[in-house]
Amino acid sequence: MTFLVVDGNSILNRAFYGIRPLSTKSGQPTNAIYGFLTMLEKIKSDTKPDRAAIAFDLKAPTFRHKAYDGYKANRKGMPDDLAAQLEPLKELLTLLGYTLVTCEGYEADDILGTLSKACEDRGDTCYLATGDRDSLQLVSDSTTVDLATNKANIFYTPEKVMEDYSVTPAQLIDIKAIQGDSSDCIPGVAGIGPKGATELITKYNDLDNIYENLDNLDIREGMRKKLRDSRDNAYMSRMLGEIKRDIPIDTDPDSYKIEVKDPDAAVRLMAKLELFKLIEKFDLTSDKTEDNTEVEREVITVETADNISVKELYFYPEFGDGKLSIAVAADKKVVVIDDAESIKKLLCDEKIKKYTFDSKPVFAYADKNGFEVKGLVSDFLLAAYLLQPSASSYDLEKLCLSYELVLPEIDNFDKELYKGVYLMPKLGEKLLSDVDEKGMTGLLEDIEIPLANVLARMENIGFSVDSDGIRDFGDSLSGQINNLEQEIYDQVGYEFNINSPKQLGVALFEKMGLPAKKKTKSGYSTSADVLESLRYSYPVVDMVLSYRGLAKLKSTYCDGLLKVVADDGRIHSSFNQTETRTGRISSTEPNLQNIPVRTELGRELRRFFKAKDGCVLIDADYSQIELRVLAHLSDDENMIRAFKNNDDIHAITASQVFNMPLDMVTPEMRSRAKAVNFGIVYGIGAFSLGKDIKVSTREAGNYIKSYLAHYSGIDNYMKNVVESARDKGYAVTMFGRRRYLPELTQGNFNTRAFGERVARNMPIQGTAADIIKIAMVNVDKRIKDEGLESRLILQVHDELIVEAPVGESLRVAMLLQKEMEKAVKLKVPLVAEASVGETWYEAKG
DNA sequence: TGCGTCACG
DNA sequence: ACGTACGTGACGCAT
Repeated sequence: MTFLVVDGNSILNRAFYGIRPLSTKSGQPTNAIYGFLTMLEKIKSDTKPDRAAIAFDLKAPTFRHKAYDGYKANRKGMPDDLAAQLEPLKELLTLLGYTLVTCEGYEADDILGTLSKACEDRGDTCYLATGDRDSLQLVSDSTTVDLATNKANIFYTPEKVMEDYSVTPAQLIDIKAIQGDSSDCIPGVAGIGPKGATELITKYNDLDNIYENLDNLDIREGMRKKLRDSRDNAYMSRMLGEIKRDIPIDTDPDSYKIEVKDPDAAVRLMAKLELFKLIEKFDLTSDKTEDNTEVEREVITVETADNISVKELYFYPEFGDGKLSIAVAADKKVVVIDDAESIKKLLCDEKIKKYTFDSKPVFAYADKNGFEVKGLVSDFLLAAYLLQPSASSYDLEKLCLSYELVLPEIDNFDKELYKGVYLMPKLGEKLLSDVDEKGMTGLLEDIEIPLANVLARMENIGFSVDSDGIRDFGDSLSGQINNLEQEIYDQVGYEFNINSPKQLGVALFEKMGLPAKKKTKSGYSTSADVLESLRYSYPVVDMVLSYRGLAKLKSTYCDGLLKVVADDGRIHSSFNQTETRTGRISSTEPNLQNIPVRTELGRELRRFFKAKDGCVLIDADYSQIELRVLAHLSDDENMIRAFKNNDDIHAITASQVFNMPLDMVTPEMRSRAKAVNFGIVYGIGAFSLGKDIKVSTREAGNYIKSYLAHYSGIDNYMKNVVESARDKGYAVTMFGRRRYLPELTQGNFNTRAFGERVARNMPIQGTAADIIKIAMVNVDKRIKDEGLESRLILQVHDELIVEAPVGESLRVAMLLQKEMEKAVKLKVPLVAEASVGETWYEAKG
């Protein structure tokens, strides 16, 4: 029989420090639980035990403390975030069928010792899983220690112990008795460390032998004196360090069978802890959940919706081949409707209040089919996003589980659909009341849901491009790339893949012997800032940088964009509304929010983004929206005054930071001040600012100091905003959008510092995102209300692009600018500038 | 799949 | 004493 004993506290500790912080939406930390169970699964699959025990410490003190009060006095209590995970973990382990073992007055170590001893006596195989090397003393022919380290699990057999420590497992006790262990307050022999202790024991076997023959040992006199002086301490240390193997616990193997008694309860608890990956890993599929709801279970399919008369409709949309079918829970029945006319009728009926999960494709469907959705009052996907903007995905079934809604078991042909729609009313009620309680109803109803409609229409209409132009441009790039490639090979002396950072690193820093400045995990860094510093001294570096720039344009933009041009000659990007933690939207397949603009060659690409025949593009962007938001949020009088005067904010900042009159500010100073303004918005550090503008950290620090002294409102704000985020647990925008920041209470310095920067940045970036969303909704509404044919086609964070018939262009340019500027009223004016052109290149300022 | 790199605001 | 600015997405390489 194979018996597994897990040192619960030790593995939990490893898990806690080894897994990045995770928490549920209510703030319950879960990273250690997740890590523990993942490690446990690994250990189980490695050792295949028939029986298992999980040992936990009870609170100190232990018997051994009485012998020596200092024992383990150095050990700090658990961090709160770890302590909070202990009880849920124990509960979960019990539900998963594990037997937990504790013993009053003893530690987990001693439980490992006693159970492994019992195995040895019975002739069973025993595995001890722990992260603590102290347990290696228990290793024997039948007992293997599975040591969890930061990297891998190491299996310690007697041979492996000998290999690593040159002694037998039992001798490890004597080594520790001599060397001591400061973390456990085991004194050992004063003045002898690990090296000396190991030497003594390998030579003289054990402590008794050493002391019995102390005067005759072949050692230096200093060593003999140290041993003699610390004799009592040495023996006491051995007692402290020796794990007990006969403590009063149940050693009957039949008490340690692994039997999952209540898988449903385990699933419910994992769901409550939002550990969905574990549910899959443990293969406890939710199919077994019981049906304890009172609603009639019936699925019918109807051809028309004539027989449905409801005031409220919860529907789940499904798309296939451009066709929409909707599943609705109504009148205690689930009805699947796939008839286009019925769907249209339901979606257009304003009197039917509709609730759905992911409205954007529904709006898109309506737009494609020439009708408008009316009476759509909520979207639970968007509600879930507002509640948990940092989640990686939003899955209807998982959301139900996390709200502890039980999925009914059915033997229906379309289980998943049925389950989801069945629970939608209940889930919706919980989500919406959560949103309301957190003050985000306005955000949901007035911004996000109307925006979903706008985004759907933007996706449908797309952006017209000149494919031939892109192809030609790409071909000309190819020519230049090939030339550079050959020249680089000539310089280096052999052919290699320049696109491989690894091979490039070898070529530059080994073959050519250039000075390497930075290293990455996998070799030399070849990033632009490293190469930039070498480009003027080494022609080959200059070529590599040019090559990189051209290759990027070719692969990502020319080839990448051509791949996604649709049959209508337009590019239909997807605008994701639930992706970013700050409230921005993102753009994928392709990403139209990162089309080059900063270099002239890259900017050329924008010439191929054009208005269709008879139309022009109108591009309007906000001027300094983030700094204006900062001025508003911080109420800083100097910055507010600057914006009210419509001053050049970077120049004003320069005159403040460098303490000189405005007309003495040089372009160099203005550019540095601009970097400081950016830095402030990002949560600033002197080191990075200095690196950015190529001044010393000290000098950068002085700029920041001077900045905050002159903008004292911002100084105050930055301090308060972090404190407030720490108190509340989240950062928040002007419109109540939240981002939860468990990082702020983390012990790890870097993690916490990151949380603080985010706490400073999110309200700014997020409020700016809120504002442009409002502008988009208003622009779209006015275009519609005024019967214009112009269409919003793209948003790039602080920029909106409209495709407008030539005849509408002036009117829409005005409309666009005005709606952007009056989207919200701040303590400073919001300024947007619009310009018109045939192509994006021309229309952009 | 993760990493390094680089495009944008 | 720590490591070093916020938010994204796509590509190519190496594992």
